[in-house]
Formats: sequence, structure tokens, C-alpha cells
Amino acid sequence: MTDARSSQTRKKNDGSVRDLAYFHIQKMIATGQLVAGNPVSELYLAKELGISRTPVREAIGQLVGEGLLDQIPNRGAVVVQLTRQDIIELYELREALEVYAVGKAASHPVSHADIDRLRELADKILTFKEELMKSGKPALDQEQMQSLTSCDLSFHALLMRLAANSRIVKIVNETRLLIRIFAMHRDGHTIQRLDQMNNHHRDIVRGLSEHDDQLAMRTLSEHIKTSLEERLEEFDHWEREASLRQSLPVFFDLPGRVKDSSR
Amino acid sequence: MTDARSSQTRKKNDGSVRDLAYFHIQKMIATGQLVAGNPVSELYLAKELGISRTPVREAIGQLVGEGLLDQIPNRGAVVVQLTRQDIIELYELREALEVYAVGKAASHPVSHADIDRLRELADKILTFKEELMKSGKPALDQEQMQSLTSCDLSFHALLMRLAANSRIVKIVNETRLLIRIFAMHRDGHTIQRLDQMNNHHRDIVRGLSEHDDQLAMRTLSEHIKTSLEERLEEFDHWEREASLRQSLPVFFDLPGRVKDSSR
DNA sequence: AAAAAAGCTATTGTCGACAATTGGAGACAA
DNA sequence: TTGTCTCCAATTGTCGACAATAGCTTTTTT
Repeated sequence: MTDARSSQTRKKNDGSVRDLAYFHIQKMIATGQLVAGNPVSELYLAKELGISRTPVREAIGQLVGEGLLDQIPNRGAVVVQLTRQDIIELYELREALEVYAVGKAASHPVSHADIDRLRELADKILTFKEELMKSGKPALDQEQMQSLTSCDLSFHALLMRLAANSRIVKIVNETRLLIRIFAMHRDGHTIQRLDQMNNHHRDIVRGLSEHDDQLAMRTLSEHIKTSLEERLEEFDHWEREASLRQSLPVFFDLPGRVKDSSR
Repeated sequence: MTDARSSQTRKKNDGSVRDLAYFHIQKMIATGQLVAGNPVSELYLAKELGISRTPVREAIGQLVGEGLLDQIPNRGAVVVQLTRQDIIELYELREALEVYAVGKAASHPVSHADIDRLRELADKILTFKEELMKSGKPALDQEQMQSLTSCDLSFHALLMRLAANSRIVKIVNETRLLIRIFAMHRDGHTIQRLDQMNNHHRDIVRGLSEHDDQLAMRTLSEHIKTSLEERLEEFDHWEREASLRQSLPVFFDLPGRVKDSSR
């Protein structure tokens, strides 16, 4: 145990074993190894990482503070299970902050380099569209979606950076991560959806380059509202399925799944 | 030690000793017993509260997460020292969220009870104005300011509640608390300032009752921007004073103060 | 006497152990 | 068979102890 610790001392994280646990859990969630409802046990994780419960406990505490985990006082922590209302609230939060940020950014001069970079990221969506049209399939597959998401993330991240408010950036990032927890298994985008995304992004960039803060804000607001609608549809669809599943008799399926996922 | 714990078990906080430490520190900061820059020692607080370091440590961790404390890796935690940029960022955050929230609230029907309560809270400012005019003094004293602040807080808190978004409410509350840390020793409001506040609040309520979301949003935005300007003036004034103080030779004053504050 | 090195002290980071609580399994009665 | 009660297992909340680190003091060297 002591050997294990000394062997992996100060490797990639900034030194503290606590951060090791923190990033470990975060990654487990981000990659879908832990999904909504899964328990996060202190003792188990401590054993898995070869460390004591204390740093794991602190890491969990931080994740709880950031809203990624829910904690039931004497019962442990689980990955948050977002409700419909949660999703609405998260998107409203994003809308409030991102729209404000883009308005502020558009009111100040933006460097050509940043504009170009934004345009570049916006245009990448067109690449996906062409790819999709050529393939003949109705929607993007999972790999493409992941790539697109990363591209979309960069676009919005840069947008936020232009507003020069670190706190807003931090909250928006946390909010997006939280939304992503729920959005693991979402449907691929269709051609129309890609078109719409591209139009939105294009107008936002135009608003920025022409100092038209109203255009940028209005467009981003609509952009986010569209995303929300999409997510709510997915949510309702998923919930309907779940309620069907629950109404069926539970033989060996559910217990097995629960045990596996927590392992 | 054990006796002390069992005697004060489950008093007012929800049972955990950790929350005891959390609220203790928070109150110390809110009441000005701990001011910006003061160290917050785990061991000292643990002794003071008659508990172990662990829950104190967790409480500090949470406060750090909420931005009330700054933590230097192996050196301990101190009450945050807000910079000029911090103040700007915090007010921008408030503006983004509160303006959005009031816009949403104004777009939905608001109950008469809430409108009346808001009007009541807004009118209280007039009471302070009359009090001030009668007294003949140029500005409110500290006690009056505290009372006014509490009144202002209630107004904005209710306003936020109307938007029905718990996350926004939470962040706004944290942000306001953070601002209050800095604003402990601020100047009392003048008659004009009270007038302006009252006008703003009145227009906001009007915007809500008449479903004029644009009016409500515009007014609140201006309201917050005014507060920011005020705070920045205070900050610059205070900083100028501090820099003067620092240019003087340090005999016994500074070291003594530092040691006392940590005791 | 000044600078560098060594040691000291106070504080945090981490650990293993114990107590308290909670949910459920199993016994028992109706 | 079903409802209730008791006991058990698992997990968290808290504790005291030890190790590591960083700043400060003292000593040594030039």
C-alpha cells in the first residue's frame, strides 16, 4: 500500500492525492463509466486508487459542491439524476450567462484572430453536413457526434473567453459538463439541425465582427433555446421508455445492472 | 473534550459538526470578525469549537469552493482579498443573472401578494429617506445602513424567487455574500442615492406588475451598474489610502495586527 | 557583518480506527 | 402468506496520530 503510493507519487496531477481522486471520478462520469444514479462509494474508490478514504471524501465533497453528485446525509453519494426541471434550470442559467457574455464581447472590439478562429470553428459544421449528405444516412453516428460536440464546445468556450469574466466562464463550463452527464446517449443530429446550428454560429460571429450585440445576443438566445427543446424531447422520450420498462416485471435484469454499474 | 461534544450535540444545525464549523466561519466573515486577508486555521478553529480538524477542514473546503476563502496549497486558507477585477466580475455575474431572472419573472403572471410585498419593501427605503432628512445628517449611519441592506436583500431575494430557478438563486446569493465581504466598511447612502434606489425598485415592481419585462430588465441593469460604480469608487478610495499606508515605514503596527488576527 | 546552510516550528495532507446511522435481511407472529 | 420487529451489514461522520512541507530562526562560513 505504502509502496504503491510512493511509486505513483507526483505523477500527472499537481501532487495531491485528493486531486487524483477528483479527476478520476470526474473522468468516470465524463466518459460514461458512471451514469446517473450510480453510487459513488468512498471506501470502494479509496481501495481502487490505493489511497485512504479522506482524500476521496474531499473529492466527493467538491463534486457535490459542483453539482455533479448528490449526497444523501448518511447514505452516500450518487451521480446526479437530472430531472426535467433541472434541465430547464441549467439551460436558463446558460442562456442568462452566455447571452450576457456574448453581448459584452460584441460591445468591445474583437481581434481578427479570434473572429477568424470562430469562423473556422463554425465552418467545421459544414464539413459534417457534407459528410452526412454523402453518407446518405439520416443522422450523424456517435463518433461524429462526439467530434461535433468537441467542435461546438471550442466555439462556445472561445466565445466565453472573449467576455473576459473568469467566473462566468467557470460557471458556464460547470453547467455544460452537468448537461453532458445527461446527454450521453443522445440522438445524432440531422441535416436540418446542422444547418440551423451553422446559421446560428454564423450570425453570432457576424454580430461580433460587426459590433451588432443585439444580433449576437438574440441569435445565441435562440440557439440555446433550441438546444433546450431538443434535450427536453430526448428527456421525455427516454422517460416514457423508462416508465414502460418499470411497469414490466423485474426478473434478473435490473438487479444485475445495478450491481455491474457500481462495480 | 468528549463531554463537550456530547453536551452540545444536535443543537441548532442539522446535526453534523461539519455544518457547525461551516456556519461558524461564515458568520465570522459575514459579521466582519474575519476580514479579507485573515488566515483561517484548521487547528485553531477545531480547538475553538471543541471538535476535530476533519469537519473544520471540510467546512473550509466548501467555503473555498464557494469563493469565500482562498487556499494556498501547503500554507492554509485566508479570507479572499477581492481585487478590482473581482468586483467587476461579480457585478457582471449578478447583472447577467438577475436581469435574466427579472425578465423571466415579468414575462409570467406574478401574484398580487408578491407584488404587494415587493412594493412594501421598496417603500421602506422612503422611510429611511425621511429619517435621514429629519436627522439633518448627510448620510445614513452604520446601523441604518445595515437595516437598509437587509431590506434591499429581501427585495432582491424575493425578486429572484419569482424567477423560479433554484440554481440562479443560489449563485446570486453566493455572489452577493461575496460582495458583502468587501463592502463591510462602506459609506452610508446619501439622500440622492436613496431616491435613486427607490426609483429603481419602484420601476422594477411596475415592470413586473404591468408585464413590461423590458422596463424591469433595463431598470435592474442600471440599478446594478450604479452599485458597481459606487463600489469601485469605494475600492479606489480605499486602495489609495492603503497604498499611502504601505509607503510609510512599518514599525510594530503590521506584524502585531497580523499575529492578533490569527489568534 | 552578510550570506548561505541547517534546524526548528507551525500547519497542512493523509491515514487507519472507531462510533453512529440507515436500509435491508431474516425471524417471528398473525 | 403477510406484516412487523429485531438484528446485521455497509457506509458515513468524526477522531487522533503521523508524515511532509514551507516559512522562520539560528548557526556557520566566508
